[in-house]
Amino acid sequence: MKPKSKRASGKPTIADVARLSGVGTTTVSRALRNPQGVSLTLRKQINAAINQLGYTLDRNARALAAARADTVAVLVPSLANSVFAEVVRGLYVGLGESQFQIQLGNTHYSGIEEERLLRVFLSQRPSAIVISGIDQTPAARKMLQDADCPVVQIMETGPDPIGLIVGFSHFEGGRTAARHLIKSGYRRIGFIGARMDPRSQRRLAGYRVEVEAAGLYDQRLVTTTPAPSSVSLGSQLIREAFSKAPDLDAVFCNNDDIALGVLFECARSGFPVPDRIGIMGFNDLEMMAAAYPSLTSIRTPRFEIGVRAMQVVLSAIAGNLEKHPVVDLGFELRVRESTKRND
Amino acid sequence: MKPKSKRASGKPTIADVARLSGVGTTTVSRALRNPQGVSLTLRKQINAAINQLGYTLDRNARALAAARADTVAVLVPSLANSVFAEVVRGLYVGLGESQFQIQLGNTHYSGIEEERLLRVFLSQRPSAIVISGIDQTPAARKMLQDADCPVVQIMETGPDPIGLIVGFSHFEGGRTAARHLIKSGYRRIGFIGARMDPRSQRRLAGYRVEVEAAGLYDQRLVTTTPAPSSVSLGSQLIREAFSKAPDLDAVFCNNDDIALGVLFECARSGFPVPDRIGIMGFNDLEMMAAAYPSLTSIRTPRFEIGVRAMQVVLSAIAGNLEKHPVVDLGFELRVRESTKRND
DNA sequence: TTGTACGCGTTATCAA
DNA sequence: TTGATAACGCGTACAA
Repeated sequence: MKPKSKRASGKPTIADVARLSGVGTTTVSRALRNPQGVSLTLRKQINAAINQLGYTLDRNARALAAARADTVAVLVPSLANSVFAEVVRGLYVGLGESQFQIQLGNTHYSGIEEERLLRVFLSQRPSAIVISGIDQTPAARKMLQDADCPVVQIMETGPDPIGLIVGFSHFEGGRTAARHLIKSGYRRIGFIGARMDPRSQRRLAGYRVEVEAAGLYDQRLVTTTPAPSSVSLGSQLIREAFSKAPDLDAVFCNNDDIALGVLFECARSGFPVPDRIGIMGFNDLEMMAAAYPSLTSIRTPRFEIGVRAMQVVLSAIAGNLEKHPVVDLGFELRVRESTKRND
Repeated sequence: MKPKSKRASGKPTIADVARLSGVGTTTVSRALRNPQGVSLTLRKQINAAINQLGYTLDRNARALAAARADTVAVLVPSLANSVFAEVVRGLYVGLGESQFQIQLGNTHYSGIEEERLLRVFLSQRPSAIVISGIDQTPAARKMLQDADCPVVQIMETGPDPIGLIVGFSHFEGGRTAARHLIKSGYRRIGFIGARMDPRSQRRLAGYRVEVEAAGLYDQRLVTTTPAPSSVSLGSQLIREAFSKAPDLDAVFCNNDDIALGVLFECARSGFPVPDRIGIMGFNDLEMMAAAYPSLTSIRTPRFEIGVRAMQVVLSAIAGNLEKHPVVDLGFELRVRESTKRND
């Protein structure tokens, strides 16, 4: 069969559809983007022509003409970390039936890489940008300020948002965790952390403030590493912690993977949980409730942050300006067996 | 400060750069894409002009003119599932310093959604497509065949690849698992599975073939659900399994989350592992080795699949045609405490 | 090695 | 409600 159009590319264009359906290109374009703006009769003719020709829209041409891609750029520090996987899931859910597409970028916890990705993404003229955290490099911050589209920072709250911000306070999360352990009667309360990105640092700061206030702070109780967190790393770090402070009687873990590793190691070493040692994590991944003994954690609104951030994005794209640029979604202490002493 | 260019958009274009640096637009374009093709002198002038103007490339215009976006479309069934998170990580690593960008799509294990996303992605004229599994709908398969770019299926091997394929045999994985449990002396060997996507089905089929060959098959030993897998679901399913077959003495779990849930439930119920019941999972996530007791699993080359798939993609884009369209990366049995009987 | 002229497929403007 | 026409910013012959 011969090509129906004379175009070089072979693919039918909006002009072919217009010709076949006997209307102008503008009308076809309109029928595609805003069907209500075109009479039912023409719409039918146009749709018939589209089907007959097998026409598909070229989004690159659209983006060029509209000076804007139907894209929301999303920058997260990790995809392997299930915390961010859930944020991303929330973002997709928040998208709903909207026409926008998510352009995902993984910064690998690197400010430099974030900057590079931002440059690439910006060159696509996205309709909005969602970026994780509040610790962008000065250059990245400037790019975001100059970007002529809405910018939403997520995962944290902070005093100086670039545009909008949806998250919660990691500092307060750390305080709440420490307070819980103190109230539960533990006295030698350690902190174990891997990765130690800015958010982990703030959780540690919260822990420290609270433990110091109780007169219980001891630097030997804190064990951290910049290495990426994992379950086996948790096992390793608790051993380290015990060697520095043999009388350790509770640990607040940076995140749930670490906490799980601690739990396994305690089981292996015959350290009863929660009586010999209390364990709690951070984020409250699904497994925490299923573990034996079940693990105390701080539930963070990861999914909700995604959903809400995307709602805020869509609203901003639509031109609505939010009254409250900072949305604090909070967190929740989930007390379970691993910190319930029986004494 | 007044705009340096007369363009409507305000943003400087390649023409502005050309004017300021006293060269033609072609030369600027060339300096951007293939610096070696331009003399050092001009390159310096051009770079100076770019910096002075704050010029940034418009990728939409580039994609339109080139009739192709520098994009690799990637379709996975889930991002929350850490198996696919690792595949995606591998894809990024395989990308290396290349100019291409990954456009990620989440099909949520739905063929319909896969079809929809494919249509959207195709309208962006990607340079290549990476898609999970071999069970596309007929319509999706046709779109892939008609796409004028390389197509790589991942995660499985199969007899009838659309283009190239990088994966391993889930059927053989299931057989290997069952064989290991039989050899380890277990006799009432169950299968526990959640989600039961096509790959899980094939693992189950492999298990069944092997267990039947040993004369040990019993339909009451198989417990599955279409629900998404999770640790707590593992705990729930093993209870179900025991109620159907109280003499169950080993389980091959569909995946590692389920296996972990089984482990916790056995600990809670006081069922010694591996003596009363053997447990093994599938995929060999990092936590399996750290668990107590450590958990036997089948290590699948998730990360490697990603890396290799992207290598194959880049090679195909460069015009090299592979000799072997099917790349089988295999898998590996990892025997640990949870299936080492002490009798 | 460098430059000119044109085309890519769509949308925005403005008039009808 | 509809349509003609001019951008949109870059790549690619082809020529120099």
